[in-house]
Amino acid sequence: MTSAANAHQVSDLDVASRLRTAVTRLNRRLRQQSLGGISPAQASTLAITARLENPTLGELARAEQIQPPTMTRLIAGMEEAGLVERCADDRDRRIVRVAVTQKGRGELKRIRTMKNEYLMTRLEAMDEVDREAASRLVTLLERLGDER
Amino acid sequence: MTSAANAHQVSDLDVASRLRTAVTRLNRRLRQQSLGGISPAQASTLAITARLENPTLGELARAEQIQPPTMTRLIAGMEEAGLVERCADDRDRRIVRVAVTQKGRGELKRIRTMKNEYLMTRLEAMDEVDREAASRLVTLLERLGDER
DNA sequence: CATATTAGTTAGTTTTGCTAACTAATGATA
DNA sequence: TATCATTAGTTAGCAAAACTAACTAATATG
Repeated sequence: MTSAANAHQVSDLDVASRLRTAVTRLNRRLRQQSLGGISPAQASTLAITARLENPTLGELARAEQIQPPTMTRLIAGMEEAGLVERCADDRDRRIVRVAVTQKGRGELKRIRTMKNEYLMTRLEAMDEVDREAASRLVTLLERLGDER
Repeated sequence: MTSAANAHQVSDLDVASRLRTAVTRLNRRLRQQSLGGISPAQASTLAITARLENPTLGELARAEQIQPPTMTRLIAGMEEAGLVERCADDRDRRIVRVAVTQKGRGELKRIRTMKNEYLMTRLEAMDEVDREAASRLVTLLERLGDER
């Protein structure tokens, strides 16, 4: 391999490694954002619950990529906090459906800005080119994380 | 506010929101990768310790963006596992320097592939995304997490 | 009808983060 | 130089968020 080719070559391992590190650190940052009584996992689950409209517990677990027991406990805490309600399914009595309460909807609205504050600030500070790139970055990350 | 400026703000919020969600999920995915006895935080700390060469505990905490007490405990566990050693600093006796042991170096080599397997596979499958473009996007992600 | 599968829960553990409060060492200054 | 402030790291205690293993209850299948 010529040195020119070598210099230009970006190895997958290299990109993967940096990507992993960057995701880990940014995730730490984002989790530190205080949401006034609502934990990061709760906030995330609340949002996906609202978007899916009466999802089952299993659907929520799959969507959030966590195991069912973890979702059970998460929902238990959220129900206790009055953010969501468990409802029985008519057809299949094994199934637990989750609905966002009025209070949950209010909280959802309240925290939306807070959750995204850190990233918003940084995006706003960027020029047009970087924002464009950020949009492509999101698409890439979504594909990498959502696949199977 | 002009409608153009308004459109921008909406778009930033949208990108921010999707980015946050994508990072959270991808992070969960990456943490699930089994590393045979070494936890994700340990793996990450081991790598940065090797790269910085005899960093102080505080330097490690800053690099990993966690608080000093968390790093103290992490290093304690890693020392117990024989991956690193604490050494005193000659000049300043408050300072604890951390060195990777022979075993730590071996483990580092062993897990490098495993850590990045998930992302590697997916990046390789995306042949329409060229490596340099991906690399630039990762740089942007690094900026989003490391700034300030 | 018996058995297998599926949905969710319970229980217990681990990892990883935090803050508050502490010790020990160093630096600055009156 | 004695005192006070700052810095580095630790200890203790807490909480969130994830896991697996083992369970119950309901449904589907052969």
